[in-house]
Amino acid sequence: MADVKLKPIRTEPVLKDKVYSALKKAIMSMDIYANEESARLDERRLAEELKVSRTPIREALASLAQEGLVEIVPRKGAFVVRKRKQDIIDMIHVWAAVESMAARLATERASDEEISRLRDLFTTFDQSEAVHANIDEYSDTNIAFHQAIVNLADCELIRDIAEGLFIHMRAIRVRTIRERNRMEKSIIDHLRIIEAIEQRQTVVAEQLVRDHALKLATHVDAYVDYLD
Amino acid sequence: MADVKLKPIRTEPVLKDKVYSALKKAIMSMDIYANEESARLDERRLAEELKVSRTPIREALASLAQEGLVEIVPRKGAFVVRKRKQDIIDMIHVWAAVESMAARLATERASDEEISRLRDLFTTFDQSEAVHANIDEYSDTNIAFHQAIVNLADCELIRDIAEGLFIHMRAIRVRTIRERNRMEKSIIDHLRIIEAIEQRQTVVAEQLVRDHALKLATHVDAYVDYLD
DNA sequence: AGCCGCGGCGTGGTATACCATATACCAATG
DNA sequence: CATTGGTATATGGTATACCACGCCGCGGCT
Repeated sequence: MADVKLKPIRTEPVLKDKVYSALKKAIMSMDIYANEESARLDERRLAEELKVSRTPIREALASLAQEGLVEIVPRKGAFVVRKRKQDIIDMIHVWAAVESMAARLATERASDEEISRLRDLFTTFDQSEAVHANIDEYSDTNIAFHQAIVNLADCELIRDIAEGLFIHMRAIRVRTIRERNRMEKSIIDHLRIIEAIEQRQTVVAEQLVRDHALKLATHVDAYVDYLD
Repeated sequence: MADVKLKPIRTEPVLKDKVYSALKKAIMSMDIYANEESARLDERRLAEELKVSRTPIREALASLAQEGLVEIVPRKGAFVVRKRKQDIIDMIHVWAAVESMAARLATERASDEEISRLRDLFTTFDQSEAVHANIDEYSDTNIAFHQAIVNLADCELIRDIAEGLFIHMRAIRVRTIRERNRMEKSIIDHLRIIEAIEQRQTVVAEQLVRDHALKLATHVDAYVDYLD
């Protein structure tokens, strides 16, 4: 018989996973820190809206709880988590640790071509005089930059951890970028980081990335009061 | 009424959580890497042994899957995860990042008294001539040392991440400590780390811890073949 | 008028029934 | 005897029924 090459059928019929993705996407798209109260996730309502039973809903919620995105209070329900200031600072410290390791690995593993894409993110801003005009656009670029570094590490676990922190990091970044000239300082830091990675300066890149993140921690500690 | 400070009663009647703890404890107590095959967790068998229904079992399994301790293959079952060599190396890199951040925070936050307990762990070994006699005992001390550093950071998130990595890290540490004089080298590194933390040398401590962990990564990469 | 208690209702927790599929065994056929 | 296909059964996936606990409101009592 001739080799009828087929790749294994990729049906992923598991409702639990689809519910998990749907809920995660929904949570990410909402601005967690906009309202005072954290939203409650009603199992029966979700079940009806997603047209599945409560069972896969509850399994998905259990996963999201383990991931730290929601908190399940027995007999009360599942609530999307709103981190406190100290939690955010802890997260930034972990982010600093992980992203700086990513930078180290990037200098050792990434190709020149991959690294060059880092700089591409910023060329639009370097040459444009309208930097100050669109702070929202820069906020997106800022976030994309940090994600890009994480991806350069070619390390699945680092990517996963970073993604878990990402939702809350993004919320805090979009808020803090407008404060105390942080945008200008951020750009300078980023360009230095890019240079270090381009030149494969492992220790320097690692240190710059860590210190850049720790600045955010210090800033939040000192000036952020809109949490709690 | 006087302020009778009570912490909220922590009855934890939720079967899901108890099952989660029971399974996690069971998995930690088994030597994951001893057998060739990874054990399968039969839902109905677990349900019968724990005297609960399958529902809380499945919710606990979903959490353990999210945590990376088990893998759920649709229509096949839940299996305890056996990391591949590359996964282990990735984990060591994350461990290096997180533990070195813990060391940094320890130099900034921990009290002298807390730090002194680090050294206590090793005094028995320093003064004893029987170091070489009991490598198993040192393996325990070695692991306790790294956990102690993580705890010194006073950062819940770091503790959680470290605990997640811990099961696999422990398995690899007990194996590699016997190889190529790693025990002696390990003791030297540890003593230097303790000194740096004692003297609040933030950058030095951070760097020593990171490099110590990365040595393990290099060692595993080069000499460990009993995975895969 | 306010406080306390009781009861109903809504929601999460648990158990179970039912369905779909993967696997193993057996039989039939070459 | 080997290979193959069918069928039985075991096991995971999903739905649903039932239970227990909180919450809230109403009504009576002080």
